[in-house]
Amino acid sequence: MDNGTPFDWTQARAFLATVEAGSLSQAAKVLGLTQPTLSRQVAGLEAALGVVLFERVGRSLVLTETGRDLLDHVRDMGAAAERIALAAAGQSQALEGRVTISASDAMAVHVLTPLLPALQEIAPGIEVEVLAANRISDLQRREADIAIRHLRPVEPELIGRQVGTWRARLYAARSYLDRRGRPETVAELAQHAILGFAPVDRLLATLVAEGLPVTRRNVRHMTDNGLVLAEMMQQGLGIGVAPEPFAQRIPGLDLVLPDWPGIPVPLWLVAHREVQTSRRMRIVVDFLAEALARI
Amino acid sequence: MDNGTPFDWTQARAFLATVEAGSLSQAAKVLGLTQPTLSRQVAGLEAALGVVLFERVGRSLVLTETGRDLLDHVRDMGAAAERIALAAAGQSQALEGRVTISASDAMAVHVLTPLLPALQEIAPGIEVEVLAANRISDLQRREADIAIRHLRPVEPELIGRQVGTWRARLYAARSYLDRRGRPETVAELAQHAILGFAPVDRLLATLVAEGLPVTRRNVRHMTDNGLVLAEMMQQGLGIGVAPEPFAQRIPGLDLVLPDWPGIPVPLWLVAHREVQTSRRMRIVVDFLAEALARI
DNA sequence: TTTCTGTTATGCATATTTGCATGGATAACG
DNA sequence: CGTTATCCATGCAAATATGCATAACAGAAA
Repeated sequence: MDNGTPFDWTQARAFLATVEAGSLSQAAKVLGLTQPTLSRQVAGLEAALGVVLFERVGRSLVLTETGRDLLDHVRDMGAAAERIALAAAGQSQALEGRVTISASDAMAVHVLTPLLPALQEIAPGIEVEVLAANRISDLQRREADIAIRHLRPVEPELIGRQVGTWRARLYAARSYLDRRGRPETVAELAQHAILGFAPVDRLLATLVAEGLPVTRRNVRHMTDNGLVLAEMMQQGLGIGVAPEPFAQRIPGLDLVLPDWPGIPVPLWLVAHREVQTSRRMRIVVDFLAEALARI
Repeated sequence: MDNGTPFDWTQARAFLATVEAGSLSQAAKVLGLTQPTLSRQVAGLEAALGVVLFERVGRSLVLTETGRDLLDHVRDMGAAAERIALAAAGQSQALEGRVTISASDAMAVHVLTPLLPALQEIAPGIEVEVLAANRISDLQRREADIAIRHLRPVEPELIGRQVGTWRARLYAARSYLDRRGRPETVAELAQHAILGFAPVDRLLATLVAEGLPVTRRNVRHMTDNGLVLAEMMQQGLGIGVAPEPFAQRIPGLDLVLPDWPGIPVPLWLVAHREVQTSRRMRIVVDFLAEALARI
């Protein structure tokens, strides 16, 4: 019913989480609550607003027309809440606290993690969470505070600084080269197995643009995971494209076609504009910038 | 501290209310909570975000720089919450529930309240709250659901329908007219005491535009309250300007200068676009529109 | 059909939050 | 300079919300 008292904002968050997660149970996991609690909070919101938000059909909930109408505004509320958290993170001048860094899996394993002891030394109060994901994390929604990427960020809210440029070159295991021969010219690559890093089409386009005579037929094995790619190379499944710093850390790989210049891979350190003002974030960003430039 | 868990939205509302009310104590009244609760919720938000929002200086709180930075986003959250309540009110198809109607004090006493029995008859489940205030209620923030005004609403979100035009004319108590004489021409008004309805300047401007020879010197008594104005007229303090339907309900008043045509006072019924879709609101609006047109 | 998985709703013991009462402190005022 | 009014913080009992366990149910798979 509609009494004078406005509704409980916690219930609005419960509603939003339920819609976004698709069910009360999953929303409960996201929010760190339990399904009965969410059930009651959503029911409470319905009572407070005097409307029916979900149709309880069978095993799951489906939004009613009314629920859909309200959803836009609830999303606005959620977006504002995210901005609050983001701005607060930027304002926080405490040196203790968590910093989440996202990077590709290979980057996380081969570069980021080895740097953590030194960071721990500099700032013992900072807890670091490493988010190893190849998809680009959403810094705006604060899935991560800082990201290591290979592209300049396009969003105006994100600040990026280029901290270096790596070169991706061709590598293969000795076992593969012994079996299939060691290519001496770029043209010979047409006869070789290329290990693909997803998305394959983009990889091929890049290689062709660099003058390598490879097509989709050269690609027998592919993956979206840099560590799997490394393992494929070690297993002698073909010739892979990898940035030098990665390849040097993988034992048993030989550089193929040393005269080929390779593909430049820019290295960007990206953070949301708001969080840049945080002392904690600054320390981590500065540390990473310096460390990555030295690699 | 900055742990992974996002903050409690209830705490954000506590913060917003505290800023808008100016103190924890007053915010508690607004939210229907107590000061200690607000105190702890705000402290909890500060802890959750890892920032200091208020400087506890002396007896009161002042926003810190950080607090001011976050405030914009918190206001956004609050605005979204208001839109949720508004849209929900519009979606509610229940015939039970509260409808808040705002009107000027005189309108509330002389027109609105006498209509309530008939409305009760038509829709027994509807609770009506009458907001008698001369300042224009903020329908966007849902201080009221429906407003009776004398102006067409300019905000595009508000829908208004003109339900009639009253004429405001000159009235005075017999005691006054016996003492000071009964003016027969407009020109004689210059020698009479005019009772002012605040803001006086606007009233005078209107009267002068209608050809009445009155200045600020004619106004000895003034008020911002229509009921007080009526009492002034009854006490014989001067000649007042009042809409016919009001004056007719006030005993002991005589119409002055019956030939003067009076000032047209348009009558508007205004509601927010969103709430117009509510069955409950529609019933009340339709009832009022018909009843007001008949007066 | 039966089983299994994933869903929401409800009873009950437990945690947490809230309100009341109080203390301490500050600014305004006579 | 004392008095008063107003404000915020904290201890403690009561009210409230939460989590656990469980029931009921629907759909997919065996």
